[in-house]
Amino acid sequence: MRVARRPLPESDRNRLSQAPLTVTAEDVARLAGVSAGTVSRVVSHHPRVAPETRARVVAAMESLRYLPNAAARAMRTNRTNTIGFLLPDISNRVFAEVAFGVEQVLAPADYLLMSVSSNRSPERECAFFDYAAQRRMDGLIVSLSDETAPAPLERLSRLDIPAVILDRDVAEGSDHVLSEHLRPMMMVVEHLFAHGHRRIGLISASDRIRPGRERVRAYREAHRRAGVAVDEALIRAAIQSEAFGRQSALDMLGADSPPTAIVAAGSDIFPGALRAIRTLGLAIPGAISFVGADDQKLAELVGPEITTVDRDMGEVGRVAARLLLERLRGHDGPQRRLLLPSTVSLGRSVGPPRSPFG
Amino acid sequence: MRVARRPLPESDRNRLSQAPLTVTAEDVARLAGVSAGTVSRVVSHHPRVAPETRARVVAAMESLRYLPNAAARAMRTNRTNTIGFLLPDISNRVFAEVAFGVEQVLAPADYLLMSVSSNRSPERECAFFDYAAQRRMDGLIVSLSDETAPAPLERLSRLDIPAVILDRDVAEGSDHVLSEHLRPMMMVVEHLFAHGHRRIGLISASDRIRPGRERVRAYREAHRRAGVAVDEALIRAAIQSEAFGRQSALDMLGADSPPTAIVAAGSDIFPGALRAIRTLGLAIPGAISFVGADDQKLAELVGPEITTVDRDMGEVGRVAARLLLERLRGHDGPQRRLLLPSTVSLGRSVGPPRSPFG
DNA sequence: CTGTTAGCGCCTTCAC
DNA sequence: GTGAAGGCGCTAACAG
Repeated sequence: MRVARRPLPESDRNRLSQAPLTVTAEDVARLAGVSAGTVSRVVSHHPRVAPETRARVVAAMESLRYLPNAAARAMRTNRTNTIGFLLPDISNRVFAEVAFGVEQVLAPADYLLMSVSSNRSPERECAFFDYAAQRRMDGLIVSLSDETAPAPLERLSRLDIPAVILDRDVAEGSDHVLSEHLRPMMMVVEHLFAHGHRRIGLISASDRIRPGRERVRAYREAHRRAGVAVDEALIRAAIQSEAFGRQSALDMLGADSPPTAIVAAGSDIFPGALRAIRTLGLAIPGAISFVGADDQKLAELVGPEITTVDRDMGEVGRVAARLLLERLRGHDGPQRRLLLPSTVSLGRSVGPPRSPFG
Repeated sequence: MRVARRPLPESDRNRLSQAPLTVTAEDVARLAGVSAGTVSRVVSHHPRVAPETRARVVAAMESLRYLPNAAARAMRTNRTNTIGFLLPDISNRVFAEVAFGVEQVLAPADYLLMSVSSNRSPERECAFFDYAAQRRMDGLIVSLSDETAPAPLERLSRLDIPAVILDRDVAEGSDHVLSEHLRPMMMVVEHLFAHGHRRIGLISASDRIRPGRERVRAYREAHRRAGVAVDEALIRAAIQSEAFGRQSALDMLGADSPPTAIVAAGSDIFPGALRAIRTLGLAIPGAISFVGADDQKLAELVGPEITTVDRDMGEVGRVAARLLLERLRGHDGPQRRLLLPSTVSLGRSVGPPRSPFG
């Protein structure tokens, strides 16, 4: 039945102009005088289509503004061209930069990135993994908020979707992208030692995530090597939030023997601690030496420029996206673990020690 | 055929344990001894299901870890429970906060938010609208990067998906959420006049988007009312980027008769201009008075605290999401335009005028 | 209250 | 190189 080389019968015309809200491959086929199967072949860039046919179909698609229905396609192919990115907090610049890097790699490969914020809730992480399964996402990039919460990991592991895990030490077969924390944090502590500091406050995430754990470890190791005893009151490792950073700094600086330097090791903790120092009216580095982390932009704008531990979060995203793309393209090797470097960038926020209230 | 009340035959058991990678409603139905239709009714919370049946189905779903296939569902219902959020730049905190507000409202209503960054490219905006159409997104929240680009608007208008447009003056039938710019900017300029400034530099977005246009308008109007002539060299309205903010500030401050105050009216322009001032080593407000915008957090951390025009971006997101939800629930009234207030929050960054290099 | 039926729009053999 | 047919998993309409 090839009626369509002739002009459309009146009835069809009307149907078309009444309800083209959803143009189907069938509609395109009719207009081009081919079958829906051929339209599908053109859309999917199937090689064995006559150039002349292809041209006619393309013209019909354009004149009808045909857009293939993603749901129908997903149902047939079990692929959605969608990658999910689970991140703890969408309003944190660090993750936004990762997302940006991921998109740089994924967009040209014609994948759409779907960023979802868990707000650091394991329940929401579980819900995200269920969504990913229901929606048949093709791949995932995952930043978990707590390595010790078993539920999200269990959900993820039975998901059968390739995933890349960011900066977490978890027993998961997925590929991993890790940031370096030990070396730069040791450098920072040694740098402070070199300036004569012996009472250094450390505020960081808890040991439930890799960055927190590694940073505390580096802090202790640097003390051990320097033969300086660790005062446990100077380590506050718990929540990655501005409020925690602020309160911890206030507590430390208000104690009987306050630190002469503070390391605020986290992108939220950094502004929190900085705010505390401002509140107390302490001059940096006159009254207190200060080192931040993970927000180079903030560090450069604040007066004086703050010494920080920094990493290229865009690169983290790009590397993660590349690993994922390889899997999607069929790479089937063993688990990979990539370690990306961090840098210490010197500002003017470290000076000789002096008791904040001396 | 109700074979399933009996234990599954060996062959079925094997099939189940071999390939339950994708459990279907049929599998659940078999285990629960009902039909797939009933499973569907349970999943969709259809009221007329016997409690006892429902319980059996729920048990089967859980034991099989059944998750309905979103694509199949979307194909039947033409709904996806997905809302798209098009934003110019994902690594900009302002939009991240909007996204956060949107999610606060949408998540409880069981919609998933899909945030996609256009990187301020009209082409990518068009591509997003096509994606939205293909994926049958239920609703959109849209922040366009250029009101004068016709293509994205045209694509959007033929989309037949309810949308809420953020802070743009475009002839589109959609609902709008607008921020107040005129009044707060006039207040800022008058505030600077009151301190004795007569040469005030303004750096803002171009008149191709509402915030830029309104802010320039307010600047001129304030001058007119005060009877102060506008020096066109002191208005730089073009790109919403840190680089533009920085360069504009450097240019102005390096000119023969530099301004005595600068208003950096944009969340990217603000840090850019601030960086320029730091580079030149100018004291705020000693050598130059300074007013920022849209990034209260940065304003508070920088020393000294910066006076800013600010707005509650989370509220923008929440309001937009609520308008959209109402449409999704069938509200069919005329277009709505909501104007949300902005505030001027005083810092210590404005003082008496003094030539920067005097 | 529940089973049956008939597609949603597309892709993919299988013929021709 | 292209048409025809079947079915992906689900829901809605219709019987019963």
